[in-house]
Amino acid sequence: MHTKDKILIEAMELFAQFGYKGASVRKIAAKVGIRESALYNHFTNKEEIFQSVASTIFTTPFSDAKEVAMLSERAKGGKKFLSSFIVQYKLVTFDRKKEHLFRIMMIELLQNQRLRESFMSEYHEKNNKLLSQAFFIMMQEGLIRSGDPMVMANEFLAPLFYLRLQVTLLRIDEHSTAALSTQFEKHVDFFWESIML
Amino acid sequence: MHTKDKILIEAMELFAQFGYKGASVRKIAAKVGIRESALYNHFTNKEEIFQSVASTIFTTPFSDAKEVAMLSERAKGGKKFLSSFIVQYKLVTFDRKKEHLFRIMMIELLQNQRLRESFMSEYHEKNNKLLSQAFFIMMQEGLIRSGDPMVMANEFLAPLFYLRLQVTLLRIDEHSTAALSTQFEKHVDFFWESIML
DNA sequence: TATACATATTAACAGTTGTTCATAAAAGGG
DNA sequence: CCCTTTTATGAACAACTGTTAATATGTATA
Repeated sequence: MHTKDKILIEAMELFAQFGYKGASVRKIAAKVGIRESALYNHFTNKEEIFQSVASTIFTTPFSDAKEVAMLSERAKGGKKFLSSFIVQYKLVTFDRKKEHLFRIMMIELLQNQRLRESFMSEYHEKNNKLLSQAFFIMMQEGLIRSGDPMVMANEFLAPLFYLRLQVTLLRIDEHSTAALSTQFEKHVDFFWESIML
Repeated sequence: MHTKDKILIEAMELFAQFGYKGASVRKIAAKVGIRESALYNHFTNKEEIFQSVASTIFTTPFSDAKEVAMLSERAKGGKKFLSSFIVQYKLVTFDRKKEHLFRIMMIELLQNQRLRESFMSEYHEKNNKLLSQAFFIMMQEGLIRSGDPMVMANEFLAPLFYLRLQVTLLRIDEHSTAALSTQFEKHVDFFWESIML
C-alpha cells in the first residue's frame, strides 16, 4: 500500500478520536510509521490532510443516478420503500469506516464552516428532498394520509439521525448497542402506522 | 461582579466558540482582563474551569419536584401538554446562554466521556422517562392509540433535538432561523395527528 | 553501473500550550 | 495605621504545535 493512502487512513482514525486540533501531525506520522517531516512529501499541510479525509464524509447511499431514477417506482412500495431506506441507513450507521467519518463530522460540525454547509446541503437537504418526493408519490397513490411531504421527511429522518448519534456515542465507550439496533425497525413501524391509510 | 463569575462567563463563551482545546487559558484571561496566572487564584487548573461551566449544562426544565408531581394531571391535557412541552423546548433552544451550553455539549460530546454519560442520563433518559410516562397516561385516558410509550417518547423527542441542532448551526453563521421556528409547532401537529384517537 | 527522482531522516525554527513561582498591589479588619 | 488575606503581575519552565531546510536513502530508468 502507498504511504499516501496509509496517511489518510491513520489520519481519519486520529481525527475521529481527537478532532482536528487533537490529532497532531506527529501523532499521525507516528501511526503511519514515519517522521512528521515526511508527511509533507505527500500533503502541503495538515489542513490538506483533513480536507482530503473530510471530502469523503458525505457520500450518501441513494446518490447514484440509477437509484434516483427508480425512485418513483420504488416509492410506490410504501412501507417497503421506507424499510429498505432504513436498512441502508442501518448499514451506514454500523459500518466502521463511516462511523469514523460521522464522528469527525460531529466533532468539527460546530467549528468548521465548510463542514456545516456540507452537512446542510449534502446530508440534510439531500435526504429531505429525496424522502419528501417519495412521500409525495405515496400520497398520490393513496397509500398515506395527505400532509406536507417536507414535514413527513423531517419526522422520518430526525429519529434516524438521533439513533445514529446514540449508536456512535455508545460505541466510543464500547457499550452494547443491541437495544438500539431494534429501534430502527420500531421507528419504521411506528412511522408507517402514523401515516398509512 | 466578582472575578470568578466573570471568568466563568467568558470561559463559557470561549468554550462554546473554540471547544476545550481551542479555548486557551490566555484567551480566557485576556477576555476577563487579567493575566493568565491570576486565573489560578480562582481555579486550580483549566479542567476545573471547564467542569464548573459544564456542570450547568444539564439543567432541564420540568426538573423541579412540583412539576413532576403534577405530571399525571397535566398529561391528561393531551395535545395541550405536548404543546406546552414544545414551548419550553423552544425557549431553551433560543435562549442565548443555553445555546452556548448546548454548543459546548455538542463539541465535547465525542471527546469527553463524563459529558457523554451526563447526556445519556441527564438529557436523553430523563426526557424520555418523563414523556413516556405522559404517553402512558394518555393511553389510559383513551386520548391516544396504544403502543410502546418509550417508542413514542423517542419519536417525539428526536425531531426536537434535530431541530435544536439545526438552529444552533444556523446561528453560528448568523443565518436566519425563521423557517425553523415554525417547525416546532408543525412537529406537534404532525405528531398529535399520528397518535390521537 | 550511473543518473534521476521520490521519499525518508535529523535538526531546527518560532509560536503556543498549561502551569508555577516570587513578588507586588489592593482590600478589609483590628 | 499596621497586619493579614486576597488577588494581581511578570517571568520563566518544559512540553508540544505546524512547518521548513539540508541531507541521506532507496528505487526505477537510461
